[in-house]
Amino acid sequence: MRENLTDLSKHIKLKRKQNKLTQPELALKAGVGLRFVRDLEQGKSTLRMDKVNDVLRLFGETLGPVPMDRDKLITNE
Amino acid sequence: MRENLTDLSKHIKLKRKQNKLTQPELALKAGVGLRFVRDLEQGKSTLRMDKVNDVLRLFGETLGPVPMDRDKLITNE
DNA sequence: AATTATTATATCCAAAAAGGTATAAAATAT
DNA sequence: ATATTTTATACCTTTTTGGATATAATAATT
Repeated sequence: MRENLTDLSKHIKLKRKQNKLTQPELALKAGVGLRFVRDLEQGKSTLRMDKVNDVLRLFGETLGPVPMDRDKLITNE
Repeated sequence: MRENLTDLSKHIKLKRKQNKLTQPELALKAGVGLRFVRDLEQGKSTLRMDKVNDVLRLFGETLGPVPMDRDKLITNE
């Protein structure tokens, strides 16, 4: 699959660890498939927003617009 | 379709207006379909993250985890 | 080192997203 | 009020996600 870890994927993995959960446990609690949790932590970019939110909700979070890192900003045109 | 407007959908619409763009123009610049922009602004929750990011990028933003509104928090089950 | 637990990769497939396009509705302008 | 621009809804097709499951690889524990 070869996906790069992202800020989001690392964030999720960290939160999961902090809550002492395994991937199967997280999947169960969030009501998503194990496959999904794995894709998420591997940084897959094409995931469905609602599923990601199902997971983030466990941590009191949700997906929202945040400013991009300046080093990734594309200047006009 | 009957989708509820969300914080994100309202945010996108506002940003688009601020940048004086129509939906077709935004779709073109973002490289997504017009249908997608419409679903996005109508608050469809099952959209793909990468496509949403294609749009947000135009505004120097990206999807990231943000704290949930406290009134939506589910207390520890 | 060997066993066990956890995580990563792969295949199959039903369900659904996204694009294109057409038309209706709503908003804006003249 | 009418015309024009913009936005919303609906249908159809193609592509892809996500779940389930099996197996391989890695990490952790004893």
